[in-house]
Amino acid sequence: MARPREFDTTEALNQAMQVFWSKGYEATSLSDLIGAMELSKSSFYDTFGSKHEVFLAAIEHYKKTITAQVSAVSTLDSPACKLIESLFERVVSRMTEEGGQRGCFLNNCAAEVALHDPTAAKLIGGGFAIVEDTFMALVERGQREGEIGLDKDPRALARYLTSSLNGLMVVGKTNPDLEALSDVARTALTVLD
Amino acid sequence: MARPREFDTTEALNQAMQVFWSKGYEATSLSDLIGAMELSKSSFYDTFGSKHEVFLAAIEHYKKTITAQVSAVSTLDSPACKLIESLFERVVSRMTEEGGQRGCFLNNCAAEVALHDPTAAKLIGGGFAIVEDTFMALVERGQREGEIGLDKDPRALARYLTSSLNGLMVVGKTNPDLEALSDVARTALTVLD
DNA sequence: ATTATTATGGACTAATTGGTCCAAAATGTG
DNA sequence: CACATTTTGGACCAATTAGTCCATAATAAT
Repeated sequence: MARPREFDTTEALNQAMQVFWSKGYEATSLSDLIGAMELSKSSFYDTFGSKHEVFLAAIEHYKKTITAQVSAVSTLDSPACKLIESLFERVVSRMTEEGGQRGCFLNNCAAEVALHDPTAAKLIGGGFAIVEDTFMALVERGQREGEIGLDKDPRALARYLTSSLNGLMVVGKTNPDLEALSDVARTALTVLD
Repeated sequence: MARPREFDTTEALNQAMQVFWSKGYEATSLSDLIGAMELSKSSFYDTFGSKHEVFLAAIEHYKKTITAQVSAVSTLDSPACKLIESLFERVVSRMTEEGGQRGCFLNNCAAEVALHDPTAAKLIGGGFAIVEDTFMALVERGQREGEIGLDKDPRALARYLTSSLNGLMVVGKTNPDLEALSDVARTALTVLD
């Protein structure tokens, strides 16, 4: 009753995540899922339990991917401000490119399910915390290296940057305009000066 | 086949909006809607056509309410910066109060349906534009009255403020913490100095 | 009171939902 | 080859979905 030995659970979760990301939780049907994950209905329920459990697992999977990405960025030894800047730039360019309007998976999930799904809400909040912590580490590094004033509160700044990045992706969903989003990013980053 | 003479269409749309706001589009069923709107299924379809049409109408209704609110604020003759500030404060306190985690209706809609519902996306974008225009008018007033430096681009600032406000509401959904959101708001508003 | 209009309950679709179950097929393993 | 373990397709389920339709009921106008 278990999955076949060569079956890649991680890849299946990745596919599930993609579907949830594109269609949202409610709009994703079981057939969508088993289609994308390439397994039978029986195996689906056997391995993952239920649609909701796969959803939660997909959120966790997303968190793993951003953790990886984000730690890759922050280990670079460019100046901290440059790294923060390039993070914003990356988001702007992704949002404005063809078909890049899915935004942030956590963000979408927060909007759709947070209010009625406390379990998911907790996972999502944890995801935001990862981003926030990364920003905070970068800010502190920037302070140590003299780029960012010591008068600034790193935690507050990190919270602000996390929020800003999310705002960018929300407005980008309905108005993926390079100039508009660049305005937002540029202005947002002035607080670092 | 039309609605009864005393029937309040606006109020019905308001109720529909509340349901969509709380549950999201997909998770809202027809019975939810006719329950909240207090009309029969037949009248529902007769008057409004379909679930989707009511959804679009609900978005329009929301835009009307924010237009009203926002124009009420900006006609006050307090200093422009104070008005912007109090707008952010209001959002922070709403997000942190018991049961205030619904966030912004447009924001939620953008996240859930924008990608697959271009019609809705356009309406939502229009809603963001209302907010943006209000902010821009306030910024320009602030510049005229000498509170805000003339070196700043009002459009860019307005875009930024709109985005910031949305970011605030996204992260507030999973972490409705007064201190955290105040950090965000306070930091965001430093760009006005 | 009669008539015309308007609204409603509820029966009715057809499709889809998430989920269960099992007999058959595929896959090791000895 | 035989045996046990896995995996699967697909039948099946009950509930729910959005949406249609009509005969009845309420209302308004004359």
